[in-house]
Amino acid sequence: MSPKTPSDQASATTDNALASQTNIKTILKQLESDGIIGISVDCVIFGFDDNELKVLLIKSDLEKFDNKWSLLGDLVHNHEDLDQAAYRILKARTGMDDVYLEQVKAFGQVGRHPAARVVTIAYCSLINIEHHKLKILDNELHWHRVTTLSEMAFDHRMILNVCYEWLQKRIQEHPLGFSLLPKQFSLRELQNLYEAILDVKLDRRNFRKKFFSMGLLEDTGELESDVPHRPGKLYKFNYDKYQKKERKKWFGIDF
Amino acid sequence: MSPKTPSDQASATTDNALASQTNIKTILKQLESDGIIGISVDCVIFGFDDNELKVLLIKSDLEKFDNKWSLLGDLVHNHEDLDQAAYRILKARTGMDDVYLEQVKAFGQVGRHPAARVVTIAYCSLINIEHHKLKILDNELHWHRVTTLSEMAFDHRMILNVCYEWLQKRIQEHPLGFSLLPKQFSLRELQNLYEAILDVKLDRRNFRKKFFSMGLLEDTGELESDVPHRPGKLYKFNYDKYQKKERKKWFGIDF
DNA sequence: AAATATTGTGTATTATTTACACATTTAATA
DNA sequence: TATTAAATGTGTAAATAATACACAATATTT
Repeated sequence: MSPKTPSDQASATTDNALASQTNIKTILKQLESDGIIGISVDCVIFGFDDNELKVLLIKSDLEKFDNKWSLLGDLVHNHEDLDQAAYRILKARTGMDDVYLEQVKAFGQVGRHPAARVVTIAYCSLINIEHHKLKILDNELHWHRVTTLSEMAFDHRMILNVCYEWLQKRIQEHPLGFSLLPKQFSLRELQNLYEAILDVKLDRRNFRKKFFSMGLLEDTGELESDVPHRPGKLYKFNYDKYQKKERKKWFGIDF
Repeated sequence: MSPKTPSDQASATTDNALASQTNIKTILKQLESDGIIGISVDCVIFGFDDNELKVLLIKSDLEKFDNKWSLLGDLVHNHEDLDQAAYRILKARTGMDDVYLEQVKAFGQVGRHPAARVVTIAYCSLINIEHHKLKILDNELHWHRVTTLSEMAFDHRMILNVCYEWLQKRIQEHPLGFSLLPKQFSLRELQNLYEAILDVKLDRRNFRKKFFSMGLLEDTGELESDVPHRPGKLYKFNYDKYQKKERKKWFGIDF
């Protein structure tokens, strides 16, 4: 939001390299004269376990980063879309492909990668930890608490923060939270999820009232088991009904 | 949100090209074997005039696009951040550098550029047309109505749509709309702006009540001039007060 | 001086959000 | 089998926010 005045401002009347008129020669010339920029995708994979939001990380083996924790990323292949690259990375690391995945932001600070100029596109992914007990443990792949995280490699700490804030906002206006839960869940589990992600305490009755009033929870008729107290009803989220619901583009101005 | 299963899934146990452990050699090898991907920035520059939302476009001179309209873009230089590239393009094309600018999304479909693989990062910019009567008119730079737009070059129509929807949402929760207005504005102008962007009719009294209740409009003591009727008071937006206002991360779940 | 066009203002109604307490149900325990 | 423990399931009153709606005041033009 704060304006910058780059010193290398191109002449508006003579610059013929603008992308709208870019041809392959121009692109190659530019890349030769100006250096190559790599493109990667980094996946911020969130899970929910033990009433805490977790993120999936590996150990970086760049010397420079001295075994710091790192997001799961890879260079984008020439023949694949960005989304495809993100799904590929997820599949490679977790074995899962039926996951929630959404682009969050591109990060392109000049010095963000020590070895080369690499612009990375951050994707947020939500997976149900119960459904995926990690079997591939390359590079010490592990779940980490989001709130108590030590230093990370690259600018991954910042990327994670941005994605976490994105998630806090997103989960309030889209039903992505259900991707973190089993297909059937109790309202307590759902509330725990929201409380953990948003870091707030919510009133139980009002929370229930709110969700029921949206009319998207379906009573499965089943009950929790293995709880040392009265079991709650299990619900599932009705995606069909959600899809059909008309989206309002007017929420009310407020800032 | 819909899962994909790319056919070129990497082996999780053997793929050593993951970005967390990428070194320059790996990157270059990848680029050599897999081809080069260019990175550009495209600016979606919105303006507000004649009670309509406008967007700044140029004529593409790629033959393939047969003089179709195009966003303002350029390749990202090796030594500049993505934001800097966006500011550079803006400055080059409009001469302005005190503008609102924000990244919206990366677009990386494989076939989106006819000449080469180019991933583009779309930025949204809002400028006050009154303050910038266009003087540089290269490639037929002109303002266009957002609502009645013919076909565009590349995937720019889609990018524009995404940015327009982003704007509709964003303007309701952040005070960026003021960037489209003169420093001093009447409430009628402000309401016209919201009505045009959101494509809704709003109740005048409720609109005023809402904005006054936010406590961010400052009465300048001045009145409109050159209106053929009773002039309205002129206000300015108090950014300082807005900045100091504490942001609530809890808006209320609703979807 | 009259006509025109838009500003500026308040209230009643409805909808939404919030605060709050107790009986019920199951599992565990005595 | 009776008791305890722990969480579920439920409703209402109060406060806040959103909506619908009409008329007098002011500057300009004729």
